[in-house]
Amino acid sequence: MAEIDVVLPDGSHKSLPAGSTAGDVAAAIGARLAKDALAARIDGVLSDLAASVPDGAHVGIVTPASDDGREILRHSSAHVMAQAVTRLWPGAKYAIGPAIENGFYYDFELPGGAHFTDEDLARIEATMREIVAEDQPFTRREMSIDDGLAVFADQPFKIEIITKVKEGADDDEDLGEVSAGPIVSVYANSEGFVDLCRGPHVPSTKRLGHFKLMRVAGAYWRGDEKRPQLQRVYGTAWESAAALAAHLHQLEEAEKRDHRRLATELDLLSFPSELGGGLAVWHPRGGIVRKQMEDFSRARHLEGGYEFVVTPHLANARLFETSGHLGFYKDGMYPPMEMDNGTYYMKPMNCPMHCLIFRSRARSYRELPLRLFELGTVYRYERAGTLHGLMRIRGFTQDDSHIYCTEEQLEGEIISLLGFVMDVLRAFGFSEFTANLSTKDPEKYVGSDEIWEKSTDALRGALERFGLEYQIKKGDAAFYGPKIDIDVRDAIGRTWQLSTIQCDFNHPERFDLEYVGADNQRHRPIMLHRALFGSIERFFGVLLEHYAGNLPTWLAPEQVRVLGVRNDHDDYAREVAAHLKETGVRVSVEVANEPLGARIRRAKMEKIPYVLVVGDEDVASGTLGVNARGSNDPSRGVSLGEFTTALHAEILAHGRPDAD
RNA sequence: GCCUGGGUAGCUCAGUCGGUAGAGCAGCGCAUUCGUAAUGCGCAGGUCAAGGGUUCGAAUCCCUUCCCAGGCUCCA
Repeated sequence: MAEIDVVLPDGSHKSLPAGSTAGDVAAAIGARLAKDALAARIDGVLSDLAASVPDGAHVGIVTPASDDGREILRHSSAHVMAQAVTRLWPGAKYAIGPAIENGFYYDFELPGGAHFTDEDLARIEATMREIVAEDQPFTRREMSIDDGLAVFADQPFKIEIITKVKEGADDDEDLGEVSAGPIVSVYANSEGFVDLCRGPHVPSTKRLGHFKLMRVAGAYWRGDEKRPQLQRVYGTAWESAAALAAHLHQLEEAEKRDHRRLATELDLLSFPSELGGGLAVWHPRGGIVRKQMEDFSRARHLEGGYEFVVTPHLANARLFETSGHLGFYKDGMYPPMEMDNGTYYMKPMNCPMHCLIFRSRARSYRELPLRLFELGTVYRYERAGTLHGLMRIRGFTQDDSHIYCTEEQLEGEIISLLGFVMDVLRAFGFSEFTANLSTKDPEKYVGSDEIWEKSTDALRGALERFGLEYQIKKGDAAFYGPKIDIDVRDAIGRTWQLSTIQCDFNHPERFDLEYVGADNQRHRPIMLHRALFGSIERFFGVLLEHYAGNLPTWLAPEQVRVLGVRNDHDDYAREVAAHLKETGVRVSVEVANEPLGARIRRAKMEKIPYVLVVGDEDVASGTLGVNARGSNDPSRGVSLGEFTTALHAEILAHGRPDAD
């Protein structure tokens, strides 16, 4: 009998009878693996266990607790969900249902334009569990495109995908749904349900089960808001009950550090509905944190050679016609105010005004790079459905700078900017950065190819010199130039896009900006836009979530609270507080009208970095009981001088690489 | 803007079949004086998001608007 030889991931070889499947390979390796196996990688390609293995193939068995395994579980769960929905709503049309991070979704169109409600989730989930219990095998079939069209005759979304494949107009997304080449593949997991799919899938529905449906949502067919809106159901799926529970637990933890919740609990800011959507008021405790952030930002910009400017919140429409904002972003701007001398708009950007400052007089090459900086408050009419706490807001303040430089200065300026950006972000407790380099959108851009290439090279060179990991986002640049965006990783592993460095060839042109060079000729400067925080509001929100509200001492609204054990210690408590306050510490006293435990608890819930408890012994010897945030082990008998010195050292140390 | 779900005291929430408003925490007052995460008692707190409609009667049913959440789309 003919034998084939397969290579396993560890480099060892196995001989099997010709015609063996990936499942047979798993069985040949071990009974336990065969039981665990979901799918296989054959020569790098994910395949069903039922797929036959060619001679000499490299074969890896995919088990549930792996990235490949989870992806397959999730994708198969999506099929089961579609099957459940078609059982519950006969005639439902199903569109696409991929695996996504942590789970899966599927888009549907229900008969009669019906919509899912939250209650439907439980019904769908129950039906999914029935399908899982039925132990239905997933079986793959390949067929011609025309046969595929016949199979899905009553499924218009599938027909559209197959037709596009037939016409050769398919894209990656379509390929994910079908298969490459002149055939389409379908998976049936029962007589009653067949879906267009490239696969692979788990061998049987009984291999699924650690899933939970999360929510229903509307989603446009093919992501196009001009096309029909479908009903999307999201679910999460995992390899084990424990992994599912861990995921759900993490969601709860993330909810606890939601900046909107913390902002209310810690009395930092609020969004009064009377103001209108997307507009916040900062309360004293939020305001003092913001002031710390702004002071720090200003100090660093001053050191960094920036010049401070101030510009108004609104401007005549002519300015935004010149800048092009009215042409490109009118819908995103607050509507016009008609005045007796013209039409005015709230500013959505600071750049046009900074350009006016540049243009206010003749500029020499000796002044370049000219770095204009402003904490500039802008207003953008974000669409109602897109608002999200501080993360997406209609009135916000950018730590905005525009740098005017020569072409020769560009690279050096970007390199120093990257260092500046990360240095400032580190001071706020972020240490993991990744970057995206967005390149020219060939459909939409201004400026010569040469300058695009040059500036893209300058951005790339700076990233590489920093050893900063980056991804290219092809075609993602603004129309006026390429950009670098910097993402940070937070304490629970989420990434947030914060800083941006953008080249701009458009504004200098539109505002006819010039400088006189050493050659006594007029030249056009290049303009860089950059923001470190992005917006102060958003950055503040990210900080709150990163620290779960436990802001580092230098930022904390209240740094120290002093508690006397009894009323007769209150005077000493006030003395301690007065001493700290004199040295610039934000401190308060809560007098002993309530039990100590209750006052400690309140201070802890307010996430105050240091709670000082003073009693008889402390009054007698000038000491403190120091209860630090996050510790359950207070130190007694610390001298006031010792505490003050350590506190100041901590406050001053932030942002220094050697601090800790 | 679109889809789904919401809006009740400062906060978190209950409120059944349509019969006129409830708790805990926070606040205020009094008592309590306590060594490291909740002392007791009392008081006050509401145009039930806003406006309109149905009804003898609306927090509850219907309509409109505003605001919020989760998605989609968008994000200079």
